[in-house]
Amino acid sequence: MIEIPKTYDPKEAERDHYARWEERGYFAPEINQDKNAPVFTIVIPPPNVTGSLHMGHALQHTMMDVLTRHKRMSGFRALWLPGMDHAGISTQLMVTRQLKKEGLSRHDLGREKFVERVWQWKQEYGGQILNQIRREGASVDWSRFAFTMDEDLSRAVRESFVRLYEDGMIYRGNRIVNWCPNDQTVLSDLEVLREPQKGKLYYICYRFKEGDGGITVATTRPETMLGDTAVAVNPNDERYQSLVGKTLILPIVNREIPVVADDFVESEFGTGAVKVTPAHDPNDYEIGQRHNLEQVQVIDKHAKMTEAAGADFAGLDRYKARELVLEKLEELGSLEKVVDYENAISKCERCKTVLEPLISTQWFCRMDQLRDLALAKLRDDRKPKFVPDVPYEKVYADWLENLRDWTISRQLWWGHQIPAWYTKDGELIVARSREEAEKKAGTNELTQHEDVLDTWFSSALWPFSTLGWPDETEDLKTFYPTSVLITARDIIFLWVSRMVMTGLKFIAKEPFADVYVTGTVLDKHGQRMSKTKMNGVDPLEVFDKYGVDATRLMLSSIGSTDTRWNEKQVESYRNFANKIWNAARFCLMNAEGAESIADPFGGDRNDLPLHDRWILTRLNKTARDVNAQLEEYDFHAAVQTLYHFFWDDFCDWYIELSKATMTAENDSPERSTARARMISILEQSLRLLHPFMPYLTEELWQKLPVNHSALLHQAYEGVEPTVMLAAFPQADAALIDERAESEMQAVIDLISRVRNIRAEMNIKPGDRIQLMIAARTEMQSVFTASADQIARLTRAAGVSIDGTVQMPKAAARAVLSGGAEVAVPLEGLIDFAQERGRLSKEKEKMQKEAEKLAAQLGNADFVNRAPAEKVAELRARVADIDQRTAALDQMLEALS
RNA sequence: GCCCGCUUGGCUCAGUGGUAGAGCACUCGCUUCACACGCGAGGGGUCAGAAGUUCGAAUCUUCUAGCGGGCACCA
Repeated sequence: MIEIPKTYDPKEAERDHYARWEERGYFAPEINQDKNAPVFTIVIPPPNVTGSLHMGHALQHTMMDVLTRHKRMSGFRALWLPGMDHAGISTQLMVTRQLKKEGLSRHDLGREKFVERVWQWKQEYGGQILNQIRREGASVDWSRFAFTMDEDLSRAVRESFVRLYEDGMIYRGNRIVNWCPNDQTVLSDLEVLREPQKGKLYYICYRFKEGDGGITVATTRPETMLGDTAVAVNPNDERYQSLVGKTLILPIVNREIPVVADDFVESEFGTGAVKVTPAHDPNDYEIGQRHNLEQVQVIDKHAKMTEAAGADFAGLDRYKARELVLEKLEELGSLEKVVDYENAISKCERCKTVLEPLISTQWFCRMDQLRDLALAKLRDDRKPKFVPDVPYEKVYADWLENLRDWTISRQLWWGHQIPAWYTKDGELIVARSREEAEKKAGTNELTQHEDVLDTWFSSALWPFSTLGWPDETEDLKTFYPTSVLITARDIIFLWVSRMVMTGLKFIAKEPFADVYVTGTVLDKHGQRMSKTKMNGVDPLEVFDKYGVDATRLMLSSIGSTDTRWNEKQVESYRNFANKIWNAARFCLMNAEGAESIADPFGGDRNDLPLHDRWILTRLNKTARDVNAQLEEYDFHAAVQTLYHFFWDDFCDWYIELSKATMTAENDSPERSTARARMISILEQSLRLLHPFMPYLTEELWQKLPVNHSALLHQAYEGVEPTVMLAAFPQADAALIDERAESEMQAVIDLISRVRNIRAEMNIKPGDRIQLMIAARTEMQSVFTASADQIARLTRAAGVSIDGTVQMPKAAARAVLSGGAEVAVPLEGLIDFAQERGRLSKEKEKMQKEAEKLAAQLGNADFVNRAPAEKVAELRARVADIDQRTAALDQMLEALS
């Protein structure tokens, strides 16, 4: 007898399996020996080299792993490709901070040394998340691990840059961009965080150069007035029409600025007149372009005032300058009023610094043609297919429609340096390498452009750069396009859409067939988890407390809807894990003799006892459903199906029904067979559960006394056995027996009704009862065959079954569906009034139901228009209820 | 401002044009030889509100309210 601990200890199971799986190469698609096997590919959304595991990762990784393990067990050549991105800004920030502690700036080191230092940092501190991914049980192929700064992927970046440049889709331009004064780099529109902020709206009067009066403008940023070069009004605004073309004197600065008319201005807002600062506001920049206005830069890259702002202001921080401007305006009597005002300000997504719009020269990627490729793919092939399609397909399409050019350069040192070189004469040469540039330029006196590319530029190539592109590798041919991308919704624009565009551009095939968008794990108040709010739940702590498998089940059940974090739910899955453990424990304690049975369910299936035919039916329906549910990414349903099958069908009923035979004291062929059957069902259940609960299932599967090798999927023949390469159960239609299911249901109902009587009549658990069952002929044989099991599960000393038995008066009785009746004689124990009450209550329920049905069937419209089979179904129900009511009436009469 | 999603028992969530489901919580009874992270038996919801389509609506349509999210150039 094999004895295992009473309680499942996840830590024990999580200790060794992963390392063994990894060492033996189980995660690599090469383990599959079937050359014709279908292929399944997922690339991981590369986590950030500076990051550590959060709940969103755990959620996505769980789903990716479930799909990958399911496909792998189903014989697919399955590849889940891991990796990491270099996170230009965040990483540079980390290392800069580290240097600061040493009293150094990156400029002290110089670019080369600084980049070396970053690699060193990465070596030491980067990629913590990789071990956390191992902890999750993620079956990623580490041999294909990719990092965006690796030479292969860097080459892909250069290649794509050059091709886009040569196709005229990358250009340099001087325009107003989002500048982060803290990170000292430009950002793309998508990296800008818009946050509402309580501020003030300042009303400032600009006086006319000639004559009295002036125009009052309203602004939230008075310090920018130092760079004003016009005041704009709406051309249709009657209040100002006559003033267009007049000249104003800018207070403090005393610059002469014109009044211009521009459609952008909303007459209703503020005073209907807008101060125009072309160098420090995107809208004003546009107005400036239209009216040919001067651009006066009064704020620099460090968000400090420039010389152009005037001697009093030069060098001041922008907020200090604001105070001083207001002070001076007050003195001049130009500040008319100040009102509280809430507006949205732009912040840096990474460091939360308020951005400064600045005019600068940057590299841009034109999006029109790329966008059209993606839109055409969506329109013609409906690719990628979003799951759920509502609302993501629309959001994706809308965004593409309104796409603006992408700022791809960054003023950083950590990242892919733009493959562009300047000659001494200032000529710009774009090439794949310095050598190629030198050849093109005819000189080796070249200086490489300083900027690097946006990290997302390399991420956009991820599904194919990781497979070897631009080379036509075997991997690329085999695994591209990938099968599905699993991601959170907040990077659909930033990442998903860009991968689609580059995939279509460079390979002419969409990078993934489907995009599954996960829900978001919220905190218990329904708020997004975030570092700043400190409301995040650490998945590693949850793993420690409840086990990885339980956490994975909980996360799987979230699916694609947002869900509040609910620790109780993880606890219930922890309990489920323990239930599985104990079912196995019971099997192992009663395993002796089982190994002698080669084919536990062999022979004519019709000869099997009812409960065996029933569990085979349930098992095969479960396999059928789970396969279908995973096929359509319905993780929640799959978890529910498995939970219900294992706990309710297998544990609560099958094991209990088999117990008598299985735990018989003496060895016998029957006992061995019953044991082997139970073990077989358990074994198949473990395979079904494995994608969700890799550790527990492996731990138990290895312990079962079965022929492990024979259970492997044929694609993995000869491999050291592991449940992760065992065949995922497929439904066998021949084993689905609807009749067995309904007959078993009748037995279950009978047992439940008797237990209900026991509870309601307060019969002590130890007291034995007698059962008298009356049923029509077909059911008599079913109950007779199950009589021992019925007796055991109702704690009955004896069961008698007949057509119409003479029921004793002193008995608690119940009517079953199908017209069967059961009586529990309770001589001397029964309270007739109580029993009458119980039966009356039952009858009332029946009557309510009968009335509802009668009303429906009495409706001619229903009978004529509803499908005939629906009408028949209702009539059958009425017949059943009538029969049961009549029986209840008889019982009540007998009691009176 | 525009667009989208959500609103189902105390809590967290499934669900579907045709008898309202689960887990947790709750009540009662159980140290029944796998499991008290358990076993058995229960109670509890007019499916946010209103109108419409339909023989029939929690499910489809429209409107309203509350909550959440995305997008947008309002100084």
